[in-house]
Amino acid sequence: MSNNSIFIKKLRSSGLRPTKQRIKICKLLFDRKNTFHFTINYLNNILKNKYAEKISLATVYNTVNAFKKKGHLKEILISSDKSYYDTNVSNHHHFFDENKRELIDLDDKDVGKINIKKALPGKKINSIEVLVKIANNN
Amino acid sequence: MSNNSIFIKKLRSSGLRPTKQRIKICKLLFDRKNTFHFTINYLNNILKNKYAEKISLATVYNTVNAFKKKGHLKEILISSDKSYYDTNVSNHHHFFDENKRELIDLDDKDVGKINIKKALPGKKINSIEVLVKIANNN
DNA sequence: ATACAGTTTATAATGATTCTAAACTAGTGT
DNA sequence: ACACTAGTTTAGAATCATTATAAACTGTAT
Ligand SMILES: [Mn+2]
Ligand SMILES: [Mn+2]
Ligand SMILES: [Zn+2]
Ligand SMILES: [Zn+2]
Repeated sequence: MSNNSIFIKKLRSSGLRPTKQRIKICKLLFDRKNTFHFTINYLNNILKNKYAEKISLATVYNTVNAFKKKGHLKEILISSDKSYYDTNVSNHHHFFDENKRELIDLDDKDVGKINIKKALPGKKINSIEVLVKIANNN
Repeated sequence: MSNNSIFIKKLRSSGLRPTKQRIKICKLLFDRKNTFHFTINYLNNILKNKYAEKISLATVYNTVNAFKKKGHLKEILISSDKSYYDTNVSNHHHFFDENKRELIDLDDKDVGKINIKKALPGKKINSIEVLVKIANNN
């Protein structure tokens, strides 16, 4: 595919060699219009179904951790027993649907400006994230 | 101690037998003015230092899980590798100090009103929580 | 006191994640 | 083209927070 070159550039500019495993994972994660939220296990299953040549689970972990470190993925904390990752690395907020157990992005405009009125001496704010838990009406 | 009777009532009214292990843990967790944020390991260490008779680690886990289920403790999702618990079970917000790796409560007044402008059909909002990550200046 | 469900405990099992170390590969230079 | 090296992949082992097991113990009702 011609669009591989985009991912090769992305990898190179992050100081990561464009291996065939990483390019496949890039296509799966980043070749889409909307935010993708996933767990390692979910990603690994998609890779297994999509490609004949298997990618080692260790490589999936290595790659996700490398992408996180390079700022291409973000870890989202919603469950204590499994890590969730997000292809949207911007500062943004989430709905968490407690019935479907799935994340939905919220724009800054969906939440409005958040004004933290308390400050601690010698400390600066690194990020502000809102988690809105939703569930079925009935 | 005379104030044990408060915790015995608290336990009984939750359908939990007031064992000596649970009463000790109650005193440690709930006999204080301010919110207490902790991990299992931290709680376990305090118990070890405070009391001669040891409480099994399994009992610490069992008790914290029981208190969480009964609504006396709340789990706070901060880190994917360890669970944090909070004696403040109300809907409230947090600073997370990334240097000290410690939680600090934020009042509603410290954060201001949060107005979620997006709604999903058939879904209601259960909770809104803000996590503000802070770190040392410079 | 007896009985029984609930609880504690030491220990084993689980499972997500990380580590290890050997085989493999991309990039560089010759 | 060939060789060299640092980076990468891989299967499997190790780690570690947490949960399960099952036997001993305890709170409480009768
Ligand atoms: Mn991680
Ligand atoms: Mn838990
Ligand atoms: Zn997102
Ligand atoms: Zn709190």
